Amino acid sequence: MQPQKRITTNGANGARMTGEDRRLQILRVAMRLFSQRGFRGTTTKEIALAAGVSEAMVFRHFATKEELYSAILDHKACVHESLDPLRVMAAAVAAKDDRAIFEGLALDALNQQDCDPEFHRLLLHSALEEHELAQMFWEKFVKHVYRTLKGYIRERQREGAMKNIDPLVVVRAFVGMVYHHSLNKNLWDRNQQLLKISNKTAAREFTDILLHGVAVTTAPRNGKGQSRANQRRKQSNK
Amino acid sequence: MQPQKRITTNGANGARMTGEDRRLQILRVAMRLFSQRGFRGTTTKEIALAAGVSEAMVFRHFATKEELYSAILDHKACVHESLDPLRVMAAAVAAKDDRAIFEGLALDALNQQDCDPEFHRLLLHSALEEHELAQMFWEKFVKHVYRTLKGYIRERQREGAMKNIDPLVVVRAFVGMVYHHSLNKNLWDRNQQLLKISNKTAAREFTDILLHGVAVTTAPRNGKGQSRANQRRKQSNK
DNA sequence: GTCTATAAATAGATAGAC
DNA sequence: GTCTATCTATTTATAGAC
Repeated sequence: MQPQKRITTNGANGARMTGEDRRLQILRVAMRLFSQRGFRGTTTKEIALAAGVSEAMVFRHFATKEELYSAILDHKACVHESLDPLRVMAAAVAAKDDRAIFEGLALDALNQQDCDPEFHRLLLHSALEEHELAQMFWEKFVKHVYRTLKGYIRERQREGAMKNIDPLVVVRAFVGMVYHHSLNKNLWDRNQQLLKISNKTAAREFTDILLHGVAVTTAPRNGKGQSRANQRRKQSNK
Repeated sequence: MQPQKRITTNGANGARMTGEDRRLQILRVAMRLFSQRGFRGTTTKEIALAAGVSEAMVFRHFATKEELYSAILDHKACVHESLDPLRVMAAAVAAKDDRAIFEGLALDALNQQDCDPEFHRLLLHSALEEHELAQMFWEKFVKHVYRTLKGYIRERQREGAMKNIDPLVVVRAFVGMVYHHSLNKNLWDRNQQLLKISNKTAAREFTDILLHGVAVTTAPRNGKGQSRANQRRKQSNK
């Protein structure tokens, strides 16, 4: 796409790069291109050009294009799996400070995606292309987050601190707000953002909506249907 | 991918299809494949094979692959733009029945995506590939929804029926819950769904969370930080 | 309208010189 | 380790027979 000239990129001191450095460099460049254009949409020639090496070099470091792709996804997935969202919030969990927990989780997730938007796109691409590693990430990371949060919410419900909604619905609602906000920033708005707020503010507001609700709780004026849901609601825990 | 044999597909009566019918058939097949594999990931050969025609026929109906892609996105975008979400809910809007409005919108959106998951994927693919028509859809459809909902929420806030949160945050939160739920069903869970609930239930629960909140409002037991946000909150309307 | 056959361009991958 | 040159398979697109 870009009329990008091939630049022979050497190490910082101008010397030839070592094999390992070169490998990492190719990996990084490929990561960027794959996240922009997807697997099929990126040619090995483009990768070589952008990395400032010949195409043959790419194939010296990675036997096939598929192997290069897998190496990237593996690498990324590992990094993301390693950070357990609730472990970081251990203090807040112990104190049952719901606000601190959800606000902290949201802020972490938003910051994470901001400093690594590539991964978000890479994951979407590979999910759409139904690459097995996307499924792996889902199994290992997403399911874990859901399970952990579900457990915590159920506990709070038993203690009478939260309404008896299906905990999974609560998790999905919250993750939905946060993730969708990231997705929008990353995928659509980009330059002309529809909603410009800091991650801190977003995390606070989303948490507030989840925990407290939009409705004025002291004297709900829009009576219509406001209470119907509670009458209809059934206990969905087992 | 599939070892799909080419089948010469004729019209219902066994006769040769007309040009227009054939064109539509190719369009539909291409739509499915593009939504599964993206633009670059789909070959004209695959399209021809799946449609049961020769590759040359595809190029008779559509001069280039790009033209075929555009025809699909155009077609789809038109359909989706045509349905104005708030027009359908006119009665509920007039009655200021917040629950009916949001629940109705959510249900519509969820059902819409269920009976046309292809479009969702197609849109994601073209957004990732930064196709101009994805941007067009965004401008015409999404922005419109945001603007309309924002206006309604602001009105309700002025009337004292809702808390003074930035209306756009409220919209994003709600759209996030609904859209993300659809995305998960479509992209990840598929078979082994993490959260199996009917669209009706989902719409009701999300609306309930948005309007009422998860926290027990009569006597909030998790006091920590629950009120901090309100003290800190500033009027964000202009 | 539909086909077979094929041209033209581009993709991934390799050989061998330096 | 890196390059140029090249090979092969695939992909888009066209020609011309039926």
